[in-house]
Amino acid sequence: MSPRNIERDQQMREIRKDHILDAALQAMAKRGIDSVSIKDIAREAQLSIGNVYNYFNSKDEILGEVLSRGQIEYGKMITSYSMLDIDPRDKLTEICTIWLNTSINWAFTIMLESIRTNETVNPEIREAATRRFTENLKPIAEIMQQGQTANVIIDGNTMQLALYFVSLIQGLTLQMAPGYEIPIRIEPENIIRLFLSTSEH
Amino acid sequence: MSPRNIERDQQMREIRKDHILDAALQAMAKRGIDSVSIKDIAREAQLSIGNVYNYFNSKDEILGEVLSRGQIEYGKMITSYSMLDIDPRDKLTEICTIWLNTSINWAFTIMLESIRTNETVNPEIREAATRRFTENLKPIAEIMQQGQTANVIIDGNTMQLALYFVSLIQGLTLQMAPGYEIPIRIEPENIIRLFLSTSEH
Amino acid sequence: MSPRNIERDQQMREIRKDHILDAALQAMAKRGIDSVSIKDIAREAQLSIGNVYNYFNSKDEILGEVLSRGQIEYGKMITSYSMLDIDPRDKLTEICTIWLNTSINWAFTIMLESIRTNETVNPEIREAATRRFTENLKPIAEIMQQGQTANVIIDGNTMQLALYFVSLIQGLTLQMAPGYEIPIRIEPENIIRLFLSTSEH
Amino acid sequence: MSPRNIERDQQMREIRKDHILDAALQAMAKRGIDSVSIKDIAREAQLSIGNVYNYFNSKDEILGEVLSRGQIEYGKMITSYSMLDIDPRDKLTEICTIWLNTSINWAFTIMLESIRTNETVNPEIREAATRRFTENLKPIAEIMQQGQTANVIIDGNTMQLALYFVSLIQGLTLQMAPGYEIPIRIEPENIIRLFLSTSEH
DNA sequence: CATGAATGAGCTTTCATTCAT
DNA sequence: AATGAATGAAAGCTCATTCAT
Repeated sequence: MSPRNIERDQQMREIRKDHILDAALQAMAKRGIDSVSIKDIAREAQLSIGNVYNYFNSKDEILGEVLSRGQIEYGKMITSYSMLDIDPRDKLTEICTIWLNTSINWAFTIMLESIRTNETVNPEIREAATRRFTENLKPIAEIMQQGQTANVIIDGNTMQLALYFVSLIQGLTLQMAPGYEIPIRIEPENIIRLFLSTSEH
Repeated sequence: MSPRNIERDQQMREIRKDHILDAALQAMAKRGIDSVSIKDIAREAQLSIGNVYNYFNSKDEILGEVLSRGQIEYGKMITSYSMLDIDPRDKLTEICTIWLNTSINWAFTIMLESIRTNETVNPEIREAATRRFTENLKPIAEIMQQGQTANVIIDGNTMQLALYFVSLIQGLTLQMAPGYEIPIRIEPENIIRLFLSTSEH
Repeated sequence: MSPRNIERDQQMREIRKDHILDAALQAMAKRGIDSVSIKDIAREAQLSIGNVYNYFNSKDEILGEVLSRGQIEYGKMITSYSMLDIDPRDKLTEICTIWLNTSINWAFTIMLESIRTNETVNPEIREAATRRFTENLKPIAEIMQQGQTANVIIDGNTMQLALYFVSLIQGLTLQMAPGYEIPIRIEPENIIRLFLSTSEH
Repeated sequence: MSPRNIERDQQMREIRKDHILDAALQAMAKRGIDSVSIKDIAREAQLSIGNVYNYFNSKDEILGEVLSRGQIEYGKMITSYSMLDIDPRDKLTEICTIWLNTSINWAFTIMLESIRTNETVNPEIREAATRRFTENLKPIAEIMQQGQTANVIIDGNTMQLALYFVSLIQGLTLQMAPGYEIPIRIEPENIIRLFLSTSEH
């Protein structure tokens, strides 16, 4: 009855929502983005199907939020790297390594595309996903800028370079999705090398 | 015995199969690979659903053949480029330009991943898709090799470079899928520049 | 144009119809009565689907005629036995042996029931099947009568005995359908023994 | 945690499963085993089609369970009779009467054959059906043995006699399926008489 | 007569979502 | 808040039948 309890209830609600989103991501990784069902998610979260709907309005909303969370987290990660006081080349290498090593990331790449091209998904969700993607290019562009200033990164439009960098990594995560066995090593240092300027080669 | 021209019937059959595969690709581009239904494909091909099954045994078979056709066509294209007697840098630029300008190519990228990670798809189809992908890296690697010999392409394992090149392009095609509007120009010359060696920068 | 040709055409037609009915029976034995399709029958007969419809109006008609032919043939067989001048007990033994040894007969038993209980089948076809079944009891009843006169067959209503005799054999053919392996011998002599009168035991 | 009474829910679930199986049997009796559809079963059970799938995984599973239930029930019935301390002849008469009077039993006979010969049905289900059939011959054989000991039943291999007895009854149930009108009385006493030994005729 | 492409109704099955409890 | 039974729409697929050639 006290404000305290209401506040705590809200917190509990958020914790449970997060729990469901975690479960959804796990379920997607297991079953595949498009084959995952609400039942899968509920089972993974150890909740009843009906109860999941107490926290989210639809399956699409869940998928949208899973993606959103992933994008926001990724945004925070690269933003913090962009602000570090270390060699910009090391920043890129780190980002690249982290992204490629997190086995679930291919799922985000697919999810992004899946949500975007699925006409049945709420347009707002789709638009938001695209907007965040573009927004997340900026910290990378900022790192590129830092590298250009330090004369270690190839010149050119930094947003364009950021787009190439991100696209390259996303393309590679697709190759790393389960099932594939591309018999070629993927080495972050070599990837970064593509973006290094003349004097550094 | 037969009032029909058997040979002509066979030809017609092949033409119609191709027609259905074209329609399937169009439908996928419109609805998204995982949401596309046999109904969508039939509608696009202006055939009844049942009749589609006169030409293919299953939806998966159709998807597999669409992908296969695309991969084979792409393989021929890059192989012919690899054998031309022109500057390797121009070869890459041309390949990049063609691939990015063909608006439907993002669909192949998704299809490849979709087929690969979908456990319900016939393992043979999945394996074949992966094998052709790997096979198609070789002509690109060959071009990289030519460039290295001519001292215009960055050094390093050529298959690895080919994988990065293809992943980058595939990643970019994803950004070009309908719905998105990334406000950033994509310029093949700048993409190729990433793979040029020191002395060329 | 001559009557001769018309007559011969009619004969040819009958021969082809018979050929299709043979094929249908074979196909049923292979695929099962309810799973058999017109395509199966056409393939077995080495005809096109459309051409099958030049000889019969529907699949049900084919099934009905296959059953009819089988019943008529069986009727002829038992009628001729009923008229032979040999020990009635041997007649029954022979009939029993022949019926159980013809591997396809279980199919007729099923077909009879299938046609009878299938409401979508033309009522006339269903009625005819039942009528022929009843009609075919009479020669068996006649043999029972002969046996009773000769004091070798159990007394009682001969049509009832015939029904029991036929039901027993039909029941046994079901046990002999493919897939089963009932590890019990079936011996015609022992079956007939059930119908022998006191003094013969 | 739950506002539901879990134990009661489980009971309700079992009751509803039984209800569906009852409905399936009724529907089969009406439409024929091979023509019966999930739609028919759902209508008979007054449930939606989708809801039927909340209780069973497939149509085959339903058919398998209907048969299984019937066979188990029948097995219990004859086993209890086999253990009674009454005249073995009366046991057979009773079993025969009960079986022939239960109007639905012809459906089991067909179902057994149908499941057995249908290659698309799960082999385990088919094997189990055959096994239970064979198992259910044993109590009958036991009764035959009792009769032989008491000198009232014809001599011979008891399992073989049991098979003949059951086949005869099964054959007769087929004649009693709806639609037929065989104008011949079926009298259990007369059926049993076939199995009585010399001295009893 | 001969063909098999074409159709459309029907099948089994799945699943997001709702709702009585 | 919590449950899972219930629904209904839609999926993939099959097949008897028709029909243009």
